[in-house]
Amino acid sequence: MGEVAEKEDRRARARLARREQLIAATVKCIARKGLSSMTLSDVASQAGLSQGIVNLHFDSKENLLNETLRHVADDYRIQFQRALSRAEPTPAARLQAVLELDLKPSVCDRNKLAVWFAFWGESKARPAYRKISGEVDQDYDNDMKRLCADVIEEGGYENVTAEAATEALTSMTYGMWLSCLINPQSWDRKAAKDAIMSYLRNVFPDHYA
Amino acid sequence: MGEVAEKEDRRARARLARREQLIAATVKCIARKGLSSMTLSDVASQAGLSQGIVNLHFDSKENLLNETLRHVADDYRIQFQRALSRAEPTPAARLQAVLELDLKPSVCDRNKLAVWFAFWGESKARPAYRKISGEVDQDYDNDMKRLCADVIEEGGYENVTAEAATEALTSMTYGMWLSCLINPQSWDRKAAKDAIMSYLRNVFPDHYA
DNA sequence: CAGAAAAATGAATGATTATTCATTCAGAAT
DNA sequence: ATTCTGAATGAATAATCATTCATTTTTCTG
Repeated sequence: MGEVAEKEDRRARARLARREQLIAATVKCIARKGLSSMTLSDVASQAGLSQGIVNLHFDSKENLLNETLRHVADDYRIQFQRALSRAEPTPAARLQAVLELDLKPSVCDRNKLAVWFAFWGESKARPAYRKISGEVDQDYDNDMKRLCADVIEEGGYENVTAEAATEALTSMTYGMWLSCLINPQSWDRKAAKDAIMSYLRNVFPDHYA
Repeated sequence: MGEVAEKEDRRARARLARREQLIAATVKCIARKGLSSMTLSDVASQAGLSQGIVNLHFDSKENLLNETLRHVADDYRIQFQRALSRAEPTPAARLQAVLELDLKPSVCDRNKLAVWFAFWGESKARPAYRKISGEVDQDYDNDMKRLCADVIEEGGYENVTAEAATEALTSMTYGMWLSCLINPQSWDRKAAKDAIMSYLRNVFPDHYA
């Protein structure tokens, strides 16, 4: 690699780092003030930088928000894939791994959840948001459906369909995220996990007894 | 009742009607544009009235939003009580009635859901919102817990605690609302109901077989 | 019907805030 | 050391929007 290329690399890396810094500041601001009262000044000062900085790096507020949502979505996708690949390679273990991930502090974190819900709350109004979060939702749903179908086939369960189990589990997860976001003091990670495990034990007794 | 009082009544009723008209317009605007880009002009023209009308009736935008959330919350509370009182007076039937209500079009309606999620998305930032929606959430949770506990006691179930069942069912409901809001085309009311009923059959087999 | 009171209007105001841009700064190239 | 380049600043600008208020319209009263 030539020196010129290396310099350009360094520039590019610094640029990227600044963008991520601004996105992190945006996440904090959305959590603190909500989408509707968050201003670009808030973001700049949260990042310890000056007024014009966001437009310099992101051109517009709209674009900053899109990139922020994309960043949070990618972050989740990566954790999801990692959880899947680290789990024992049985459908039951993989299913459990995904459900546990969704309650881990690295996912079930009030700042990140605030971002998800802020955008979900506006998704009807903004196709761009719907597109970004829709991709993650879609993949998540497909993977869950396959895992549930595999568990059901393996156990020969006739008490539930893959669709019903998927619907129940994904809905529960979303609902728990909401509780975590809006009732932080009373919400209890362990109780949430118990509820999920109780479901699994009742519906797939041979796998989670 | 004297004529004066009657007249004042008429005035008061007209005033109330206009306020409700404006709240209805606000709900539509929140659903269409999201909390963050909804303006008072939008609300006024959605209602077919003029610029200054909102401040005339609600003093401020902030107040309009609070009243709107309160209205949606009261609407839910009323439907909830009605569903409870109409159901057969057994815990199992009452529990099912509540869960079915939550999927009925009169509750699971994209406009109303958009309002709930818009405010939930901002609740961390705005204590006023948290207070209003918190009351409903709290009551809901308490009622569900009692119903689950009664069903469990009646059936002598030992496979699940009232807490876990409540957590599972309320979370599922919230999650289904979210799906209904953000995936309107693929979301399916009947599949959601199936998932809930499947849960009930598996966990409380003697009651929902 | 006249006049008073209330409701509604919509143009004007003021505050907020996204965006622009002339200027400064830091560091790389020559 | 000097010049050049891209990054960053922050004051100025422009747009948006909540709010106000003088005026008009509607409704009620005697």
